[in-house]
Amino acid sequence: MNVRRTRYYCPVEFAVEVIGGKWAVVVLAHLKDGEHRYGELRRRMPEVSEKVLTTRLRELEDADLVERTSDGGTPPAVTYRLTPEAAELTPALRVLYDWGRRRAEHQGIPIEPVC
Amino acid sequence: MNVRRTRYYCPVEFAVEVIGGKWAVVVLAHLKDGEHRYGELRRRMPEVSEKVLTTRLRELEDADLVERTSDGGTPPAVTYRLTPEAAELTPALRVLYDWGRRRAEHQGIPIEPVC
DNA sequence: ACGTTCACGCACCACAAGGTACGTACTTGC
DNA sequence: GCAAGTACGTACCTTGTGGTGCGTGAACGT
Repeated sequence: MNVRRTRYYCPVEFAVEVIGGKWAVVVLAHLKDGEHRYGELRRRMPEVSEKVLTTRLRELEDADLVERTSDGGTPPAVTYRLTPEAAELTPALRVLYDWGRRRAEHQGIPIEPVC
Repeated sequence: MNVRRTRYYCPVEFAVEVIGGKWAVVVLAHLKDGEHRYGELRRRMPEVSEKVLTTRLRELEDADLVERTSDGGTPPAVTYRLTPEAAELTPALRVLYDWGRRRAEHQGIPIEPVC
């Protein structure tokens, strides 16, 4: 994990920098329900490119938020899961999930329930 | 609020898009503790430029997450507060706050407690 | 042979986020 | 006069996020 600055003025500011941006949050939201294979994440997130998905997963791994395990086969079966530390964010992710569902419903935005 | 896409695959994805990025989250985190004047937000967030702070506040207002009131004087006294809908995100912001504090402490990153 | 699967990597690009450096206009105090 | 306060706006620039379009190599199925 590369700390961008050496001091912060707010723990939330630090937290969102550690976690990363939009797709990182969505990845964590999927993994909060249990471990996923790469392909499974890809299917659940059809709007992100493979390049970005891979990059964000690597960053989450580097930040010790995600554990990556591979069976070493060919093709490899790679599995991602939340670290215990990242799992502590689950309550926040649940709030976001419920809030987002209510908001989308209110605005008439359809959400496919594959999350 | 400008919806970027017409359908989503995950409520969390939609939520983080509505809320916006890093500085928007930090603004919400400050406002969860009560209304703030513009200058107060600026002092609590010394690492963000006025331009970006103003822009993000406008976006949060447009997304109906923040209410802006002005006394119309010169110079104006402008106050920002969370909308009831945004206030529902408070539990998530609290989780982020505590998580960020613990993580920073663990990594030896100093955080000035002005948040 | 080709196509599909798996989980990536590389080259290149567009645009949003975020920054700097000014500016606005009024009021108050030195 | 200038400086400071208030809360912004404008022009221009840099960097990060996210994208497209390829490619890898092994195994399996048609």
